[in-house]
Amino acid sequence: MKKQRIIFVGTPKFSVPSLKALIEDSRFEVVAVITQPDMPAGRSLTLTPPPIKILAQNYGLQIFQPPKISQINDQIRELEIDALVVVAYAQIIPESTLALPKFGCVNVHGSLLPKYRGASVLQAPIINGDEVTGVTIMVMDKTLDTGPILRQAEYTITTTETADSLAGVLSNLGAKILPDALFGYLQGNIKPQTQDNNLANYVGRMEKKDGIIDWQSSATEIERFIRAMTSWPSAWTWIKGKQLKILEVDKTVIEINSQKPGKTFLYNSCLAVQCGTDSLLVRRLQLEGKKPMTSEEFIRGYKDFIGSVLG
RNA sequence: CGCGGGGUAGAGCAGUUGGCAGCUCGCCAGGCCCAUAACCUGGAGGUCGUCGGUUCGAAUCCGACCCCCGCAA
Repeated sequence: MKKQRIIFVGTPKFSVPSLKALIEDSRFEVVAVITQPDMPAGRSLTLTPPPIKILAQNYGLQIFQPPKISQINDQIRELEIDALVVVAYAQIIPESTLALPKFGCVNVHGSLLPKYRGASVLQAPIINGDEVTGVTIMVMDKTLDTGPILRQAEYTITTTETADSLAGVLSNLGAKILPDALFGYLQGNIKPQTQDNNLANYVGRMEKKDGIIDWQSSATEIERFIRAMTSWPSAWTWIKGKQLKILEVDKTVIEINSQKPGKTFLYNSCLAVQCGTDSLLVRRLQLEGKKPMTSEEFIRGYKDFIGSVLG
């Protein structure tokens, strides 16, 4: 049987399992991989290839790294592909490119559409305290994350879930259901289901400043927020002009409301912070320029920390 | 040469007009106690990141290098 010709489009670690799944599936032939150009990264700003490029190189696949994907529309057209598969490319695919493959473009989305559309779909369910999230395989259309759905898989969010752990779980879950969903679609066996736009929310791209903790929020909300911001951008606050990351707090809030929000105090010899409602016990934190450490270690070295107000 | 913080006891930190190396915790021993992660007493544990320079004398001043971290991506 003739293999389905596809081009894979993706960039970060999240897309790696999906590309691997397609490469190892004999029903498909990955004829090329499109990813972002190498970007300066790390403290020396060394030019670093995206994870997808490294994987593609290991398999000897043809690689394109255009600044804008539409710049290689001609090359894509010449490859005469059945479908383009997009997983976390970090760039909007313009209509001109979407129109090129015979059967269009299929996307692996890291949440259950239509609830969360946009960039920070891993963080949103954790922040909101959702019980379930998942992945969606969908056919792309001209607007972001609005195309008809092929398949979905659910995942129950744990009480210690972080955006990082979700990324690991969902990238594998997506890779697991992608091949069958894609093949079924290309064979005409799966009919794309239109999304209900009334249930949709758009969540924008996360920035460093989005990790700033609002101590007016309730302890419950902040605890979820901290997990959602892990490991980037991290939930953080200000202390004497320096950034202080709150890496981990006890998930059990304590019902103390006698302090000013953001104020630190000791509770059973543990570092606690007053929130808008109730208080949190801090487990691990990191001052800028320093390594992550437990709150016990931190307090030992920074004597006047207790009693100060964060934020 | 992207910007910035830092490397001092097992851990977290203090320590610059250069002059015997400190604090909190941990650890070991002993004591108190019905008992204890509490308390008391005593103790071990450091080539102050590395190399070189200045000096009678350097954790501290100068130079080079190594390593860690934040920002940025």
